[in-house]
Amino acid sequence: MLDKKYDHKKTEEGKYKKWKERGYFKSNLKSGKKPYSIVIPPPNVTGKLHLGHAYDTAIQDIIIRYKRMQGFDTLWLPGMDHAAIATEAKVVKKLKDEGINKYEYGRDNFLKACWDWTKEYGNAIREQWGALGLSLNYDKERFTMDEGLSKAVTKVFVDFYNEGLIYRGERIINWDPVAKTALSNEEVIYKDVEGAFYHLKYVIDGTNDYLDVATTRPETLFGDTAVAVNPNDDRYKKYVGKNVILPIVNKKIPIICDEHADPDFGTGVVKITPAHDPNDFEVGNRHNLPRIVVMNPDATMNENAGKYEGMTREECRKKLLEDLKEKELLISIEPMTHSVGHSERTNAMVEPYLSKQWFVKMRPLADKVLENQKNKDSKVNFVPKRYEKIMNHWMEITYDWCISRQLWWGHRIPAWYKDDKVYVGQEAPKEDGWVQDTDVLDTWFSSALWPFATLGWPDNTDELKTYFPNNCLVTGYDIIPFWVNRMTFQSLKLTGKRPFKDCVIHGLIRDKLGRKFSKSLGNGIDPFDMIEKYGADSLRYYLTTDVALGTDLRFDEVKITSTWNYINKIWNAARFVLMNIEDLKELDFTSLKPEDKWILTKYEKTLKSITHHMEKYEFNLASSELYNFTWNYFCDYYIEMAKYSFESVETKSTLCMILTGILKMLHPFMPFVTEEIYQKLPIKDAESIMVSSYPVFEKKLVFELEEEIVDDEIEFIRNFRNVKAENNITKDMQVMFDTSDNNELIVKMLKLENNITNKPLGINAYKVFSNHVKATIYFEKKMSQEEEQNRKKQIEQLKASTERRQKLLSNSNYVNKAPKNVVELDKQKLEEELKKLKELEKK
RNA sequence: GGAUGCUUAGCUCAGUUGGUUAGAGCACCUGCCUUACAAGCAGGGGGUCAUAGGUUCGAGUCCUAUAGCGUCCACCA
Repeated sequence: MLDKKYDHKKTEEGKYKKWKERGYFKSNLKSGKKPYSIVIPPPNVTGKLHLGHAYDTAIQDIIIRYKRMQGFDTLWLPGMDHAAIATEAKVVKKLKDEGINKYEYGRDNFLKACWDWTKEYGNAIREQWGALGLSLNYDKERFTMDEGLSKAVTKVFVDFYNEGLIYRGERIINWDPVAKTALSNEEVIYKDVEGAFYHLKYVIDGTNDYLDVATTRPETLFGDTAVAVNPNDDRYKKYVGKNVILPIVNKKIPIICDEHADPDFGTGVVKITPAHDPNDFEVGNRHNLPRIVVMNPDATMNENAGKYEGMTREECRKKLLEDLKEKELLISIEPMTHSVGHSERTNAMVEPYLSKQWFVKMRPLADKVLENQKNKDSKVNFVPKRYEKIMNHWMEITYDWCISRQLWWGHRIPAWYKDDKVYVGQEAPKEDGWVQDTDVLDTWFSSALWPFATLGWPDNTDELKTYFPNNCLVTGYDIIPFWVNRMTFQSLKLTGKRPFKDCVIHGLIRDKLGRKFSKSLGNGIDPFDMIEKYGADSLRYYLTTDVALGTDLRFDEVKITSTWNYINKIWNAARFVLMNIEDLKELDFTSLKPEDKWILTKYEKTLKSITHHMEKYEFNLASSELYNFTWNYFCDYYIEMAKYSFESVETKSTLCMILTGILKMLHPFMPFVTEEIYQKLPIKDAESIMVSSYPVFEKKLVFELEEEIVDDEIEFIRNFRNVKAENNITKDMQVMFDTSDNNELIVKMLKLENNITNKPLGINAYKVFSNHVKATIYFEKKMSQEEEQNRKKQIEQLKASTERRQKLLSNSNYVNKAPKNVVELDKQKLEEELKKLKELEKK
């Protein structure tokens, strides 16, 4: 017997452990079942999981549980990401708090601290997965820096290097001066900043003339090696070939022509700083200009800045402007907003910086993806479809990926240097004197291999053969550039196949006001607080059913409460059903009552539709249909009806079957409570609902006629109650049925035993017409003026409606072109409306 | 500048391929402790589906334009 009230803590306790121990989470490639695989987006080992993780993984668990119940050999592969820069930052901070400096501590000690950290947070994450009820196959758990993954990473690096797809070069990269490492373009976030256009006087050598050079970054002038004007800019043609005197530095630099200078932007004169701006770098290449780096790795000015050496960028700018003003070289300051790159991790202002780094040559890899996406049998199918464009666009505009990071935590670059020689290989060179590159790889370089390297690639293992490509991948749209795109090109390049068939994209979780969660706003929600308060079932159900896939979700705790209420409703319905079917030995459907057939029909139709939605990842639609069926049909009507026929074994069987079906359809969404109730069923098909089989649509349990009949009876019941409530009637009402059959259910449900008349009564009457119920309700109540007005209003509405319908039905275009059933329905409706109208007018 | 999404009830959102009178939850109003559930039951009010055109027998749904909000990408000397 179930308790009187649903208790989420009691319900969820111990179940996960039991499932895990019984091996339900495991895949088995020898089972002979059809495989179905998902790899988890590996969370960073940096800390606690947040609501976004809960959302993302709950979706995956729904899919996996659904497929498992459908009889697939399911593999949901867990794992975590070493998250190079993010984890390194955390460990650096932790050590700092203990008074330890990373560099003094040394590489080996530091890495050990990172591994300890990983172990600690890894365990915490596993515990959180358990609290969420995720059916992950822990036997196959991987880590992006485990032996196998590391082997794969090195192999890819070496092979790409040998193929010319990876190269080392001096380029302008995005430099994070706080983390002191290079970043990829994707790791830079542009924000609008209030700045200024500083107009500086670059005096033309040997004259009193000058060029007005506008810049937002005056402090980089120490790195200027030219000023450029557009070749078609007549204003400046006469100066081309001459030199200007670089202010403060008092050095001559040439005035050159380059298309890069836009005559319509600023003054049309642009200073060229090849070591601190990607465009200027290109200009410098075209004109063979020297490259002068003016900053240190921590973004303080270096020796090339003369007396400004040692100042920060900001200090230098301030002082420099003062000096320029004093020397009358500052023409004006024009305020302007411009967007400035910030590091995704440290939020530091990114410095475009000339530096020697490793790059992946993207063009050939991206082209392969673009080509493959044209083939509908081998492309990655995005759900919702529109996200495919995001990937394609990225593939079109992407440029070379900077993969080296000046960090310690990560896959160390397998390159060794000796004098000016470079060696790249799986192992260190045998001879002495070679020094390995100290840098590590971008964390996304390893996660890009996740879907196949976790299954054994580069070895052609049975796992790889069975579970690759993965059936789907679930992630947020914000991760598409970082991860989805990179997995896709790496997979196509390395395995010749797409990484996954479907890519299911969900939105971001925001706060109630639509803002992103952030530490500074203090609006964060800990999913585990929610689990504590409402249970994992409530949280999961709410997150996965509130909005359509791909759209952002505004988190609202009130909605979890209503989910909890829903579960409590199910709990109580189950409690009641179980109380009444305890003695049921086997299902018997030999002589079903109309209401049994009615609910079975509704059930089968619901099941069919839900299965359809589940296949299309439409969890919000699946769940709302099930909600409607469970609450509005099963609880509100069928259970009420069943109260009058508990002696019938068919009714008990129907209750049992439908309760079981509801639990099974609900199980992927709310695994714990469904298991709890399932265990109490008198008849069940498995030792756990997790491994029971998903219901299958049965046409023989669809009874169209009974469905119509009982629908009509319910319609009558509602009408009756409505009349009673609207007229404020507390006394008995009389009902006269036009036909004597099929009224049993109505009589019972409305408790009409003593209120049936067989002759018209001279009091207020309300007629009900439908195909299966024709009756008149009599009630003693004078119509007030207000009610009389209502009646008139109703007549008006009906008249308008019938007129519209008559007009429609006399339109031959409509009658000929519209589907027959639509026209037929209209005809029927019209007939009913006309009858109703006649009745109303009679009064 | 390019792309993309949104605009539907007081709030948060659904709305499959165009097809009865546009739905849900929460909130609101009325009446009920009816022995599964008062975190419940019964009943009710509330929407010109952003705006303007168009296609169609028929448009919340398709097309075009406009407005507001949001997001992504690119550029920004």
